[in-house]
Amino acid sequence: MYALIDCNNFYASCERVFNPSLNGKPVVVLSNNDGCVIARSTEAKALGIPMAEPAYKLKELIEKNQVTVFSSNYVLYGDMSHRVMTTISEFAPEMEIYSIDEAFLLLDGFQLIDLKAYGEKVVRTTTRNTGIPVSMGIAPTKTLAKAANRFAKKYPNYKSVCVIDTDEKREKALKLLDIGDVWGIGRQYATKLRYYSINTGWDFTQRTKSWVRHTMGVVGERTWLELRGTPCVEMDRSTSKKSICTSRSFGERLTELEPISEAIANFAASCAEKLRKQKSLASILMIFIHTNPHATNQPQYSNQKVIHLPVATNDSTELINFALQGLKSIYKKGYRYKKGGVIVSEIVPERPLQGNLFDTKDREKFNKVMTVMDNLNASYGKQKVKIAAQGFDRKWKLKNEKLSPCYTTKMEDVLEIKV
DNA sequence: TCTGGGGTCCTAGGACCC
DNA sequence: TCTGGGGTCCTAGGACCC
Repeated sequence: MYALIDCNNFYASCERVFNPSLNGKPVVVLSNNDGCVIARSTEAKALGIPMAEPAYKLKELIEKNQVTVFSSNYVLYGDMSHRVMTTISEFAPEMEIYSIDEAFLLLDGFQLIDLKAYGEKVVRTTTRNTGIPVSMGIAPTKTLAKAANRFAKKYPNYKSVCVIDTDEKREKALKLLDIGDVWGIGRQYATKLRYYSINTGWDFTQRTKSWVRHTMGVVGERTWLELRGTPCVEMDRSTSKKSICTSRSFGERLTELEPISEAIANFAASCAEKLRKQKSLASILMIFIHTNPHATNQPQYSNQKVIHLPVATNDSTELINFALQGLKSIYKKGYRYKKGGVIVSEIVPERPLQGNLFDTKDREKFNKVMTVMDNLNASYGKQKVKIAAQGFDRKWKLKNEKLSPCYTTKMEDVLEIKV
């Protein structure tokens, strides 16, 4: 059996842990740059505030109903997530962290255990230890566990835990599960399936395997099998990412090469840090910039540059260098740039290092510099030491006017974000 | 004025190899 | 009439997830 544990309204719940006066009141959290709504408390949902709605469209509704609004505070959410995951990991031999607020547990050897009682204990303990309310779905496949989790959240009678462990329960659940709410079926497929009168998870399972394969490929076939109780999506045991991206909308539109360079240098440095953290190297770097696609009355430009690195690396100076070269090759004057980013891929473990015969760089030496820099920043706060190209102007920095304090981490982190 | 950021996997088609 | 067969790699795009 698999369990899926999911934090309820995660970001909104994190904010409330440190603002208990907001319990029972509508709270929303905005995306970076205070752009869209990305989390809503139950009360905010009840007001009809939709997910992913641009904040400026909601101004009236927010004022009228005294909704408390927060900028997203990923330092806080990341730390709270870590607390939740640590608590959950005590309850099963194997855990897969699926997202910042979700984890799968593999319940091998639980044949004799009362799963409902077990689930309730996990939920109770996690909420007590962290202050974050969670829900749990338990079923023979991940896709069914996802469905069970939905029901655990939706119907208070389940007391936050729903178990699908018989065919009768499976049938009953799938008949109530909207096709668009099935894990793995997004908007495109939902529309297509509805056209064929498939409106629930159950309808979908009644089609033939070959029809599903033909209409939706192997991915759809896996979903079909999973809904019928045959597990095909295994626990993901990989420890390192296959690609790493740092990208941002700029706080204000940028037109000149210089501030954009500064931003790109910071994105590259961030990718390098993430690589070092997971002890790996990247062989490919991609940089991109584009104007605001929503501003249809303005000239549009979007471009990217892929750079094959001579030797796989996680060195900030090297990645910044290549990223800035790439930027120069695609930057064009006369546009108002809105967003840029750096993506590294073709990621390999740090050791053993595959060298290049013609490599002239003293990698050992640069490695030591990076280690010292990481250590200093770990002790004294983020970005205390950085590469000069990252600059100090920060014209590109995001807007986040409603940021909460980083209650659980160092003050430096707060300062870093407020600069 | 104003619309996020970070991932994964699969497929089709083209270029190229023998 | 009639023009092989088998493979790899790369890229772009599309679908999905949170």
